[in-house]
Amino acid sequence: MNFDAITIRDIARELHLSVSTVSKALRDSYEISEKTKKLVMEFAQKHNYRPNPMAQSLKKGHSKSIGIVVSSIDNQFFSQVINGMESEAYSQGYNVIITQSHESYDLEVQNVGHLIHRAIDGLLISIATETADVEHLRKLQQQGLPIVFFDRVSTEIETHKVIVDNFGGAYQATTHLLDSGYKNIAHITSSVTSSVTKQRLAGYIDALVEKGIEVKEQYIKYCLHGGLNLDELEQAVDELMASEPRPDAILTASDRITTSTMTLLHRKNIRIPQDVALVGFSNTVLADVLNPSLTSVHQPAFEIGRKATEMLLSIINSKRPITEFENVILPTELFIRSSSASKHK
Amino acid sequence: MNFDAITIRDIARELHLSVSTVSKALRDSYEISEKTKKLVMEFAQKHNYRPNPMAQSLKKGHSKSIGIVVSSIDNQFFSQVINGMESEAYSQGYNVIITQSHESYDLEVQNVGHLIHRAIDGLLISIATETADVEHLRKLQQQGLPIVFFDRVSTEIETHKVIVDNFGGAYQATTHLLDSGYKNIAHITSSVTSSVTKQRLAGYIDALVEKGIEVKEQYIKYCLHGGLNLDELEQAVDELMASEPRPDAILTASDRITTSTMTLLHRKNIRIPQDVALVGFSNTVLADVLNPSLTSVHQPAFEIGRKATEMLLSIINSKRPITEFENVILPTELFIRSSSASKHK
DNA sequence: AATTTTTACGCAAACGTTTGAGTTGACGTT
DNA sequence: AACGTCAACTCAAACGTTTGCGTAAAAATT
Repeated sequence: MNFDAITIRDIARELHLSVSTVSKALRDSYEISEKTKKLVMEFAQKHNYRPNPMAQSLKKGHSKSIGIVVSSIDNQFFSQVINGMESEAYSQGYNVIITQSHESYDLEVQNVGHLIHRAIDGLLISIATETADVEHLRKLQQQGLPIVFFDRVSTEIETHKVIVDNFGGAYQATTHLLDSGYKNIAHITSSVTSSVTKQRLAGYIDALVEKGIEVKEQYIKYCLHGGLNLDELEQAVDELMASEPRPDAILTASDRITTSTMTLLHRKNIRIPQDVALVGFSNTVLADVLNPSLTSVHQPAFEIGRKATEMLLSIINSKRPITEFENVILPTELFIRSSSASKHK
Repeated sequence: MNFDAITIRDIARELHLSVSTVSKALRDSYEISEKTKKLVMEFAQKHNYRPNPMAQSLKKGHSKSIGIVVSSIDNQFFSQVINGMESEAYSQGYNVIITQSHESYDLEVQNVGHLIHRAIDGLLISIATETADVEHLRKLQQQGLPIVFFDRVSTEIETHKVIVDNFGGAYQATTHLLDSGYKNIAHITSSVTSSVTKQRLAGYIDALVEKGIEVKEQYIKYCLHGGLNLDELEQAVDELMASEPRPDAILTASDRITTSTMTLLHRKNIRIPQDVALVGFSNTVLADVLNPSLTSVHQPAFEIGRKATEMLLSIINSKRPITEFENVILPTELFIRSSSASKHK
């Protein structure tokens, strides 16, 4: 499909110039006289000339597009992140190709392969909860593909990373629950292997320890599929509700887990916060109008995406190989609402 | 950036064959002996050969990618639609390039231009609420770019279209409100020019007329920016709440408008459904756990995306130009919840 | 006037494929 | 033995750019 079929050749023919002259004129080369440049530029303008991106890519060896891998686009947190990525990439003349891993290791590997095949200039990835082995990514990095991790990062690969203060967010949320009079606080989180899980778990534990509360193993539930699988999550909730003493609060560690847990509690007629309080990491814009309104740890999703993209493009555009890598940590924000209403009075 | 720098040339050199033989062998041409094919295939496999997509695109004149324009990715309805698109495109070896119009005409034009520049093979678009003039799209279509509309379609351009039964959805929702005892039903919708708006408005009006209820102009509020602009929406809500007689129910016509209206009513301490009932088009997975749970008109978003993509790819892959265009209308589903609880008893 | 320098442009190869048009040698046909 | 047929390759052009190098003519320097 060639629309506006006008090429550099056509211009050359019309203007009785050589292709190279036209090319150079368009790129404002010093080799070309002002007069000719003007002639060419105006002709190009008038005929709405656009260089063929495929030819340019082929010649220049880059595609001006970057790949994104997230678990699911249909998730407030990730769609906001992508929004930020798209915004930054776009403003720098790049476009983004999005793929979803649906938290599956196999899909992740497949997607990354597909993206590479598509000749992306760089990769933005939040690794799937299922993913434990990151060899596929390391290999690519060694071959020279710029990679920036966001959200779920790998400690085994050195590169720029953008995360939020997961520890702080969980710590703050847990402390808030404790201050509100809750004593038996459970934690539902994703896969054990995930960096995010570890950090949030540490924040949860630290807050408890600091207040002299015992950390109970049976209060900590892992969901390998990050709550995508509702059965998995339901089992976790059921087990929690059956444990002795029954938890009076739950801290949920991801957007999907938070909203799904809320839905499950509703279905089971477990009242929030009377039977069990709920605080969760979530970026839903509906937190205010949920029943009850949801106390949430909010992440600067747009900024995560924007920043990660900015960093990736800086690697891509860098002349020399990067050796110093940055680890950006953005703050979370705790929005206190009714789902964690104080137990006192 | 060239990873796995292995090209068809390298294979040819190693195997003492010509480039064309290798190329043909890889494409399983009848001109090549089985023995050679096997040799080449195995070598390619072993060295993880991947044809350079840019070279292929340049040569073949297509890019195996399709462009998508939605108002905002950060919207449950659209992210679900995109999910469906990505799924279908991916399974046919295409990838998608997503852009957002943020309901702005200018951005839409700019994005479409950018996509064309990127040499997409086809376009999936839901036009912005602001867009009244579709000349930019018609021109592209005339130049041979396959286009499929979804959600917000243009009546002025003939091509495949995928929409839902907007009339039926609105009719059903309005009838449900009437049956529940509500008499003064207002309607907040998007831009007047939009196809979706017109159809939903018609469904709303028909339901009223059928029950012999007067249609009041002041009960119908348009939001040019589709609720993206909160001030605009707030004004609409304020005006409705100030009108005489005050509406006892509102039908909202898009995901964004629905959720934002709910948020606004909360802020203004207007009780749902006691003060005013609310029924809205929405695809949020949180409808069940909202306060109150939200009666919603749900659209088969994933299927819309999947179907639209399937149709676009069929145009792209069609040998002959298409002259007969399909207009797929998918059903909506009304989920009755508490925000429209019956007034009786 | 002979020379070097500068200016402004053209030539041609290259990026990695695809593809129609040759080319070769082996074989079968008369 | 001379011919045509066929299988299995190779050649070379093409897709639309970019870019290093070459080269005229003009300008500047002797």
